[in-house]
Amino acid sequence: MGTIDLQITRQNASLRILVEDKLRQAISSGRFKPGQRLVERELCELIGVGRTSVREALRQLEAEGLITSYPHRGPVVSTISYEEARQLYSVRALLESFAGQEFAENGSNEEIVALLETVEAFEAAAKSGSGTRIIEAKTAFYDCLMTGSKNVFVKQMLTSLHNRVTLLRMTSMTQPGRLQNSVFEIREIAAAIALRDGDRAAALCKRHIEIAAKVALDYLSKNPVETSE
Amino acid sequence: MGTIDLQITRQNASLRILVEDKLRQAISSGRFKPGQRLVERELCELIGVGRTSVREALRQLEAEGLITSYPHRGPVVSTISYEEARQLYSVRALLESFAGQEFAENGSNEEIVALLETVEAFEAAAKSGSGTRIIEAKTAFYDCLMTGSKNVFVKQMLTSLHNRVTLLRMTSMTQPGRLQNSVFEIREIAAAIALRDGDRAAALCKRHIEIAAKVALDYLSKNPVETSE
DNA sequence: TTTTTGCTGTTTGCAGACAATCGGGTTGTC
DNA sequence: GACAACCCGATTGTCTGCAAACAGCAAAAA
Repeated sequence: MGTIDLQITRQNASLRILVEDKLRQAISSGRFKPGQRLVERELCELIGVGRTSVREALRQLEAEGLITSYPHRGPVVSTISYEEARQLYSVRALLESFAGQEFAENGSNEEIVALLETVEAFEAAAKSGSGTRIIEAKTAFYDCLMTGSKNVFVKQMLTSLHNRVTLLRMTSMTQPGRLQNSVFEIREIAAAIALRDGDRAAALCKRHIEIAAKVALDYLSKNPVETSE
Repeated sequence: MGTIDLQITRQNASLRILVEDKLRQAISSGRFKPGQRLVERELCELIGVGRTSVREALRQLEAEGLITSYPHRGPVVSTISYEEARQLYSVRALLESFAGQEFAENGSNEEIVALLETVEAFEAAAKSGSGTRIIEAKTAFYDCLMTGSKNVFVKQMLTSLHNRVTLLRMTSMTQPGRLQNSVFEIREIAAAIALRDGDRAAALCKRHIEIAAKVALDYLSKNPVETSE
């Protein structure tokens, strides 16, 4: 009897949240390209909600850095320069290595088991070759990693950074051979965590991101991000 | 005395931003205590703006973590538990030591000069004993430190963390003798940066925050944060 | 050609309205 | 008196119309 209301509480996600997710998804998927203007009225009829919900959702995305608002010209999807990308990967390396270390030193055994499972799922997804499955699996891995770090602030910040990486419209994994290396690196990270070797886990995380950064930045310097107009 | 028209014509800051700042300030200053409910209508007539502006400002503050919204009950000034405070100081140590290291290794000479000036201002403020001057000077120091780190993401994140620290309603500097030590530590940090000794700067920053964390957490475990009702 | 002027699309902000929902008090029953 | 069901006021969530301000642009004027 008491379990039925779960479905009901599910639906109490306010409209604003739904709009947020829709927009986030639209940006991540590339439907909205960096630089593109987001006209309020268009979004309203596109999503089918009133201005209030749209505007509040936009404020949220702006706070996350996914969009940038110019006074009296409205929001545009954020662009990210080469230099900013470099800085982004730099902090990401710092925070993820911290998360890895904390996980190794403070994570519960259950969390380690869960982490290993996400690694296996990631390997399977990589073999399958399905892009969406790979992204899902990688997201699950990071989610697990951040949760195990037992630091809500780190989790928040890393989530925000991950979202912004998608603005680059290129995961380092689209590079040939990169995916295989990525699988290997992640397996190593999980192994170090399972062995409770915090320093090694941190070093591996750092290295993992640094490699991804190098690939992404190299690509970026050759193929500038395609912006809308 | 022809300055009057400046105030009116210069509304380049949108109303929403002004409301944000007002609320942020009200929370930081303790006018709104953690746990206190923020009723929309009250805020509207208190600040003298419409609901639109208030609501959008609230969304922004929510994204920053300064307030927490419960569905159909509205926003509440965030409370921060002992465990969260510990996590907060933990990330702060990580990010600030990173900032210190980057500053030492990549900061310009002009920025170093500016940093040293903020240190002197801080010392002067400490001697004066004026609470507001001390806070201002410390803010200026951190602002300089973050800018010199040449990483907008770090700056953003640290600013957010600093804002949230004020929710604890207690700067570690209210403890006897702590202010003097703080002055000394900051002088050491700046000195290390001026000498371009990145590792030492990082270590000193880390230590500085860890001490502040210890003081704050000890205080917190004895005097729980006073919340409104 | 250059500057001024005015138009248009858009954001920004306000006010009012309505439904949904929550919390608390009241009522009714046992 | 205790307890459940119920109702009501307060508040949020959402929509819509309206007015003002502004940016960009094109046409008009110098």
